[in-house]
Amino acid sequence: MTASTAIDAARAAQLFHALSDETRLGILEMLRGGEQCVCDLQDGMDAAQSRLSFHLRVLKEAGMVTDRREGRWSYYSIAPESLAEVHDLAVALQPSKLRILARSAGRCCG
Amino acid sequence: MTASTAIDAARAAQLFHALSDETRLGILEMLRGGEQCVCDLQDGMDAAQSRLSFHLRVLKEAGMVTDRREGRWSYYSIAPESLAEVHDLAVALQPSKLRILARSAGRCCG
DNA sequence: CCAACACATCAACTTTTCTTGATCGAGGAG
DNA sequence: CTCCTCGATCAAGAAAAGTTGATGTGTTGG
Repeated sequence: MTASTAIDAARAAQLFHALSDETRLGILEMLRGGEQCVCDLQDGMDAAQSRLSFHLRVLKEAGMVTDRREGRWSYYSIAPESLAEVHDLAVALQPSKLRILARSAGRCCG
Repeated sequence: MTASTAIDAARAAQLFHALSDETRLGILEMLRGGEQCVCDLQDGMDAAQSRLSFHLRVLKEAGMVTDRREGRWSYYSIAPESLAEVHDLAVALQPSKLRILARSAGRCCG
């Protein structure tokens, strides 16, 4: 109960924390191009393997990415629901309820 | 340049970091009800004065709140542009590229 | 002027987060 | 089987973030 007015603060904090690091934002940026194996991420960002593994874990624990094993490679991809969650939180944070409707519900642009 | 594709990672990280703490989310939640002095916040959340001051500083440095001095009280309120920024970031993060253009370029509702 | 108040700031400490290098385990290639 | 690669995990340390109590600063009231 009370879940609709008061945001689930713990979950929100977890999601925002996952997004609060440049390396992780970079990973997500790369993953927007589609599924990637760790070695590609390692190459794309200039990051040591264990460092990448660490950040991938944070993202995974926040439910922002999923991984898939294939042979000796691990492929990571974005978990879109989590980004939808972030979007919902961003909308819920807006101060004036009027403006919330204005931008998120508006299909003024067709 | 390159500002539209690659998000400004440092700024994004700063904003998300400001949102990554339950105390700060609680403060923002309270401020959604309008301007509040520190003593009200202190009362509303169960937080020591210096703790609150610390978190207010983080929020202020991220540009998410503004303060106003009146007599011996400090009143804090939300800086709506920052929340719009967060919203834009949340939109920009969505995997589907079509949605990115939807808000940040559009002044359709103006 | 002096005391009380609202709040910022500081210093010391605890906790969490991040980084790095080493090790381990699972797969595939020879 | 043996060696090599991909990547997770661990241990140790560095750095950042958060907490607490004390002190400082401006304001108001007596």
